[in-house]
Order: sequence, then structure tokens, then C-alpha cells
Amino acid sequence: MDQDAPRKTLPRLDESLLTHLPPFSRLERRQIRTILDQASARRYAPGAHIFDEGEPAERFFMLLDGYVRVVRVTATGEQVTALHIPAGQLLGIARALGRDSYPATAVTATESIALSWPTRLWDTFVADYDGFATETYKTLGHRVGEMNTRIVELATQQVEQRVANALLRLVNQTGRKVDGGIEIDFPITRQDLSELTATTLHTASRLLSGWEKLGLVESKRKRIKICDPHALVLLSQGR
Amino acid sequence: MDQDAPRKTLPRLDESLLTHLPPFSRLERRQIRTILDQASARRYAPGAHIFDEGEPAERFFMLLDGYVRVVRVTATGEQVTALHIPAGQLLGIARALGRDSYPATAVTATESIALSWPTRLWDTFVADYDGFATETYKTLGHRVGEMNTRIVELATQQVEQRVANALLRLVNQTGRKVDGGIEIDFPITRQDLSELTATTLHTASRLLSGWEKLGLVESKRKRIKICDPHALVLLSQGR
DNA sequence: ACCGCATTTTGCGCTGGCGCAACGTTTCGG
DNA sequence: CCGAAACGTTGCGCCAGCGCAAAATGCGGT
Repeated sequence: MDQDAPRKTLPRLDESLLTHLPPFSRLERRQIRTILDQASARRYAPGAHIFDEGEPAERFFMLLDGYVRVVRVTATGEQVTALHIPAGQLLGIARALGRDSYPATAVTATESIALSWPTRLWDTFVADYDGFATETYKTLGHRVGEMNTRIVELATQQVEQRVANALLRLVNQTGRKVDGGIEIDFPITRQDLSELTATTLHTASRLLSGWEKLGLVESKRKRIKICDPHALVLLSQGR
Repeated sequence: MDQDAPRKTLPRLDESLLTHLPPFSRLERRQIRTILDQASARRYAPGAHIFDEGEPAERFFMLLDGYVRVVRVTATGEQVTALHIPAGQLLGIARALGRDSYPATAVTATESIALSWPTRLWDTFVADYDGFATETYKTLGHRVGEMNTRIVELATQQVEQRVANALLRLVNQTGRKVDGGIEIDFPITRQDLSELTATTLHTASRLLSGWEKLGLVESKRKRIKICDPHALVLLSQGR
């Protein structure tokens, strides 16, 4: 997207990159070697688009490092974040659902590294590699579950509860222990948070300010630390 | 659920029931026979629960006739409709996503008829029947797309637009031409509509009343007829 | 024909949270 | 080190749509 620089296939990708990741964990060293030899590795700057909604799904990806937001843009230009994907998961797997174009846009939240393969190899992977299909469908199932939860939240909860829930989920997925609490492990702006919870950055900011005064959270620019998760849980359940 | 009446395997299920349905369309007569012989058929009264959220996913289903709403219930007892499923589609296919319990409740909107098979046969179907996996993942992909759309709608649109959208979608999926317009082919209350659009039955009722005065729709109890779809499309896109 | 229940309609007041606006603060490139 | 851009905070007014309440209407059962 950014530059059409030739995807540099790094000198030698080590098998250890994949061996512990669910979709590949049941495979033999030799198989992983084959898979890696077919892969391209690439680094993405923060905010880079890995792929865009509607594009033909030419490749599928394994996020090795970083975080990715999956975003949809409405006709009127508003953004809605559908999902956050942490390192170690596949993305752009439209093919698994019989689609031939990407249903959403993938934007890196941090500097990220991803492997990718041409979509045409998908069927081979499914057929040849034991556990690959099962494991991907599991993550897919998990994502569907998350989407479902979001629908229910959007439909029934107040903004305050939704924001609290979103923070808790982010912390659970990507929390990093620091002194005084748990911090969300990637840069996230009020704007991002608002796109994740279907509100405005103003309201998100007000809520965080309020919580900060109560000692529930602390936040610097682009960084949020949860100090009192339990209190947030209470908030997230409407008192 | 309702009664534990023995699932009556009807004397003889005809192959024609399945031959034209996507997941089975590429199969031979003989294979379909085998599939049917393993199936149980059952009739459900309107409002019956085919399965409930959280239950172990013991069977998967093919809806032969009727309409089913897929519903989630929140901790506070509110209902949210996640999806509508028309005849000819599979449901309860938790297994396809590696889940072993149903993620939502399936409630019939009309009298319905469904075939079902023990979940343990799922893998056999996928392995033995060509096109079965592909086709199911396609419907799954379609449903994921719908869920995505709903998230975006809930996040960005006003109630009026959401209700308009919901009506249009229902009409597209299940519309039946009648004189003066297109009618939604199953009974749907204001309450149902509100659960589908995350609003209250009051607001839904007010909107429909308003539109009726403008001649966009006509509605008797549990029946909604769209008279001017084009005008609704305009509404659904915010003017 | 009548009763009771489910569904629908409508009015009215209240409020969560959005829109707008202005201003403070941190980061980064040059 | 400076200026601009990105990010965050806060005050204020307004309104879509919810909650509550009450009544009307159609429907099925006995």
C-alpha cells in the first residue's frame, strides 16, 4: 500500500516463529519449513494498511508481532472498529468463509510484522496440514463470538458500560503488568476508543477523566493503565 | 425443549427435500439418501425453541420450512435478535467454528420444520460430501458479513435508519409480493422489530405509524407490508 | 357473544450523550 | 529550539429517543 517495495523475503525465517502458534502447532519441522519458504515477511509502520476493505483477497496473513485493528468505514466516512487482533493470529482469511475480497480494512496499531501467503495456497494448507483448518475455525469462532457480544453490548448497554467493557477486553487480550496496574500494550487514542465503543472522542475523554479522578485508571497520551479492574467490572455491568 | 416427544422420523423423507439446497446440491442421489436416513425431522410450533444458548451442541439442523430468529438474552433479561434464518439454511452449526455449545438461542418465528443430525456426524459430512464444507462456510461468511453490517449500523445510524434498514432486509430475504406492495412473509411484532434494531417497541410503533400516514407501509397486527421501498431506502441512508 | 390477553397507539416529561467551540498539552520534524 | 500538528480536556446547550402511563384495538378460546 504505502510503497510497493518488493517484499523482502528475509534471508532465513526460523521455524521457531511458527511452531508454537495454534494453526501450526501440530505440524512437523519439515512441513513448517515448506510453509515458511512460501511466505513473505514484511514490516509495517504504525497506522499502515495491511489490506483494505473490498480489495480482492490476494493474500492471507499471520501477524507475528504487533497489533492490528480491523476497521470498517461507513458511507459517511465514520470509522467503526470491528475487532482487535493480537500477534499470533491469522488475518485476512476471507477465503475461509468463501469470500474473495476483504470484508474490512486492517490497520496496524503499532509497528508490526506479518508473514503472508498467496490466497491460492489456502486450500493446500487446509488439505495438507493437519489441524490447520480446525484451529483457524476456532479463532474464527472466537471472533464471531466477540462480534456477537459487541452487537449485544451496542444494543443494550449505556456508553459508560461499553467503554468500561472495551477497556477490560483490551486489558485481557493485551494487558501488560506495570506497577500500579495493568497497561494496554499498544498506543490507543481517545478517538480509537470511541470508534471501538460507538461514541465520540469527547464522551470517551470525559469518562476517562472522571475515572482518573476516582483512581480507577491512569492515562497519558495514547497510553491507558487500569488501576482498579474490579471497579471497572462493576461499572461495566451497570452498577 | 417444549416436550420431549420422540423425534418422529417420518416414514420416508424424499430426496427432493435436499437436492436443490446449496450444501447438498453437488451430491449424488445415493449420498443424499444416506444423509436423509440419518436425519430426524421435526415440526416446531411458532415461538418454540429449537435450541438454547449455552446448551451443549448435540445436533445441527437444516431448516426446511419456516423462519427462525437467532436471539441472545442479556444478563438483565433483554433480548437481542442477532440474525434471521430463512428456510433452506443450516443452523446450530457451532461445530463448524470449533464450539461445543450453542452461542445463541434459536426461536421459530412461524411454524417450522427442520431436519437434524447428531453433531458427531458433522466431521463425516465435511469429509465425505464434496462441497458441503465450502457451501456451509459460504453461508457462514454471509452471516458474518451481516453481523458486521449490524455492528456498523448500530454504531453509526439513528433509530429511524436502523428500522428502515431492518425492514428492507427482511423484505429482501423473505418478501412476498401482494397487491399494493411487498409483505414480510412471517408474523413480526413491533417488539420483534425493536429487538432487531435495538430500540423500544414504542419507538418502533411510532415510526411505523408515521410511515403509514405517509403511505410508505401498511401494517396490520403482526404483518407489515412495504408499499414504497424506494422511499424507505432513502430513509435508511439518512435522507 | 363475551371475556381476557396480546398487541398497538399515543401523549408527555426527562436525560444521556452528542455537537460545537475553545483551549491546553505533548510530540515530532527540521 | 521552535512551530505545527496531533492529541486531550472541558463547558454548555440541545434533542432523539427512552421511560412511564393509559387507552384502544384485534384475536382466540369457551
